[in-house]
Amino acid sequence: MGNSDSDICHRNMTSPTMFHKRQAGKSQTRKSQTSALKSRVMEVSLAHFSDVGIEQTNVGDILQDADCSVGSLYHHFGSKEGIAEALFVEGVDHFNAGLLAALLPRRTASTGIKAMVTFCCEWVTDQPQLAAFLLSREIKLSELARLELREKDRAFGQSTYDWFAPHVKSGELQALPTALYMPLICGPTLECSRMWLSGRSARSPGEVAAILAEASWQSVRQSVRKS
Amino acid sequence: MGNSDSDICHRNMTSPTMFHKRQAGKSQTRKSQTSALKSRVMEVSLAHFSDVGIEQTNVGDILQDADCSVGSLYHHFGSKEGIAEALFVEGVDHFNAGLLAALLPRRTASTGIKAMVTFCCEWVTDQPQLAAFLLSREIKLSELARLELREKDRAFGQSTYDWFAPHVKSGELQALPTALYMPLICGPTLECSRMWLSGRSARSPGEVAAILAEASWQSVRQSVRKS
DNA sequence: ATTATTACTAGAACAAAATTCTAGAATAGT
DNA sequence: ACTATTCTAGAATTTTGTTCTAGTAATAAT
Repeated sequence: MGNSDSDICHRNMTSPTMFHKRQAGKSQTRKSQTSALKSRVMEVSLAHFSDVGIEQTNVGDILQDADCSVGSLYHHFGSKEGIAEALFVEGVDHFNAGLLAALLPRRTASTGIKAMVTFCCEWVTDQPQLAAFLLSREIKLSELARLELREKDRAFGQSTYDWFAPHVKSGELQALPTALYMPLICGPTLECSRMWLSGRSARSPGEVAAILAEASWQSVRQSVRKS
Repeated sequence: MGNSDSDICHRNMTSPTMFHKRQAGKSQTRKSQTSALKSRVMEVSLAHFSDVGIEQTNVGDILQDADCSVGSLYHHFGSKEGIAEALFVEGVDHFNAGLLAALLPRRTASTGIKAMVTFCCEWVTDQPQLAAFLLSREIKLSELARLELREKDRAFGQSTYDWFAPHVKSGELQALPTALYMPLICGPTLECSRMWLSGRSARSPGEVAAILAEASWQSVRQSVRKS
């Protein structure tokens, strides 16, 4: 409809790129144009994905909103799922890095655990779109990406465990199966996030961060109670 | 390619149902045949959905595996999402009912909370496919179903809150924003479930139910500590 | 008992959307 | 300058979900 230039002439004319329609900035390097295109596609896709989901998003809309051609998109991402995959990997990286940066400098078990929860709450509240996308596991990862993520996950788990271990030894933290720390510490927050992001709860994780941090800390600290 | 029977003859011949190909059991009532078909479709769909996701599942496969015709499927479910919706609503109902049945008979805060967590763990471990499907929120619900669920959610929240209230008053449970109880109690378990279901953790929720129950209880009980 | 209505089944036809394909342009490497 | 490679473009194709028409079994109405 809007393509006013394709009305009469070249119907079956197979003549792409007459002059590079989308050149916009006159003399940027090709490299920077390309990377700009890729970010544009990812940004636009994230908006759509987190809004209506991957399936409901159609490639045509992405193409239009990112001012990208079919060829370019499939050259760079391979498929619609490919875009989702790129977003997913990037998002997980970003989140994990942030979480570690919040945790590692802390010296006591209590402040470390609480810092994790707090970071988690703020991260979700600060970038709800990305959070919604990451938390809505509708992504079918390629085998390659799956392995890549698995490895990153392992490394991340190792790093956190290295931090935990001394505190377990000193008796501040409970000794638990390794796989349980993350769920206990971040599970409640993530569940809150899901509820907030899907509109089932009005309170953002950011608003209840302090309560969640305290509660999660109670759930993993070494219990020595009066009663 | 494979359609060996459509090579030469009936090209535009429009003659469905020559004799009722799929009658199988000789004289079941139509009703029972129909309901059997519906369950077959739902069962098969669940297997596919939980395996590769809704988007990746294609209707053709469901049709084939459930030995169902296009017409029947769309008559009964309206669309692919319609199947997912039916599965989702049924699953949530089942889960909520079970959770309430586990909670309501308990007389103390501690046993109630732990019963919830334990039920949750067992439910996920017992029906991993359904759990995986429910936990992977890729379902685009119709407005109707959305309202129906919202109402059920409200009723469920009310029931649990009615149970919690006295224990909060008596000082056994912390007074928290209503929306936080479920995340704190079930969040860690659900997170564990996701990890187990997606193969990121080897230990099933069932195996760690006792630990999770205790930890979740610690996170919501009224804290009166020595130190 | 016959007819009318309804619920259901069937698969060809259709439409929409994702992806492939062919070809040309920009850039890097030699 | 020339060759290889990466990137862009959009038409053409394929795939896949859904609609449509036509038929059959069961039930209700007359």
